[in-house]
Amino acid sequence: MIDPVLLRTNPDLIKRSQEARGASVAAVDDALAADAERRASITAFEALRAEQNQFGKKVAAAPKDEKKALVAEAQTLAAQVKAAGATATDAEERFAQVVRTIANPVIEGVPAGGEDNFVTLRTHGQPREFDFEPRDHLELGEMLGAIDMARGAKVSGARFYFLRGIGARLELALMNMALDKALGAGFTPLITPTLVRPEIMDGTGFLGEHADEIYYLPADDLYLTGTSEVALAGYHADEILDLEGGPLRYAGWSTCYRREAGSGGKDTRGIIRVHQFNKLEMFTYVLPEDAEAEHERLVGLQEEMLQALGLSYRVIDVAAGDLGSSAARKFDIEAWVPTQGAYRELTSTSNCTTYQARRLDIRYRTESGKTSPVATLNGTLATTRWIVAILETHQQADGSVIVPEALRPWLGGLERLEPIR
RNA sequence: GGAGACGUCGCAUAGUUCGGCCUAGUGCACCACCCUGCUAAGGUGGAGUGCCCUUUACAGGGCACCGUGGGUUCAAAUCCCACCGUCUCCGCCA
Repeated sequence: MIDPVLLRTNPDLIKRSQEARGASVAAVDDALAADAERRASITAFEALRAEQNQFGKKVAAAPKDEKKALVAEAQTLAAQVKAAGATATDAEERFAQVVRTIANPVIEGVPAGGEDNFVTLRTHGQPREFDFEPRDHLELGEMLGAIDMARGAKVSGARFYFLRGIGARLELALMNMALDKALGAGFTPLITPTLVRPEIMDGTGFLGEHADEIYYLPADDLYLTGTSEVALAGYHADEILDLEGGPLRYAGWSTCYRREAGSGGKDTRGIIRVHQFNKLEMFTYVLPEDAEAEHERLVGLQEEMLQALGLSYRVIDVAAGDLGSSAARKFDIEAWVPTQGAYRELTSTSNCTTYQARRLDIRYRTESGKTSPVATLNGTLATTRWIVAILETHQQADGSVIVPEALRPWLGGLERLEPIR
């Protein structure tokens, strides 16, 4: 949720942000009007309610024979209070409804526009040149006995798969490597629930534009999370945090579930885009003034991982229109996928500033003793998809794959993945 | 799945019988000050969260909050309903 005080004091800033995102500018004026109406109706209600409270004391203190007349009088007052209360509640709901459609104001410098308007901040490494015809990750995965799409489809349907043998080990190795990276950087590991209540899913901002991307279990009124970010953000919901000793940093491991509703026909081959995968996610609760520095820190850790794995990549500053409602800025790192001749997203890190924390009611105590929302950030440190770039980048002519040195400790020192057929 | 108990201001508790004297009492912990010659005790005061109004600010006033949401009533921590959570026992599964 946006800051209602900012809405009142600087609506133009929010309008500029909406404009950059290609979102509704009119919503800002609607929200302002709804806010004025809300406050007026609250004031009216509270005045009546105060009167009723006073009257109630009079009734309680009155002698028996006078009570009956006083009660009759109080009844008309009670009716007025009830009506005013209903008006106030309606006005609050209208305001809440409008205000939740407004996205987090983007940070200064975020490129305006849509998906294609990103800015490349830097690139690392060169796309690998091959002196043979490179195989794509699925062909390699099948030769290695690592990926089984056909049986995935038999058991669960399209976009499901089995990781088998070295494939299964590769994923676990990646997760463990990422976990150790996070531990070294002071993160606390968490294995999170993947089913969450509606208010948590809503609080993280995923029930808006992403609603049809999410698996829902009506019998239990629970949502399957598409990232452990949801549980990690909910972890401290309704709490006042002590950030005196620095940010709270968590590394969450979980399986992620996505319906991929809008992506029919896209990336249908292999494990690029699937309904279920694993991810190690970083999540930080930090003072708002430190959020941008923390964001750089997260993207730095991601780059260290990708570099250690010998991947070529670019870091992009995602354009405003492609941010999602909670993020004020987002850096994606895209690794080179040889057989696609393209950079594909392997990580994403978002600075949600105070937007998510405000919805989930996560605060800290300021020096003056007041409470104020914290900032939250998240970022990927490893996912199943990384296997795609690793296999394709390090493949050899015979179909074997050289294991990046940094990954070997988690594979018992294994240096090369050999085809089994 | 069945039966039952419980959920109160940081923690622990009182209050729910019988609705109004609860702007929720007490203890511990906490903060400030006072007193005291001794690693402590005593005294006084303060202290929760959200929102609304007035104000440049300091501050002041008001409303709401007793797990959550509804309901009854002039009036709800207290009565009724639903939900959530915790605990105990039984059953079932591993």
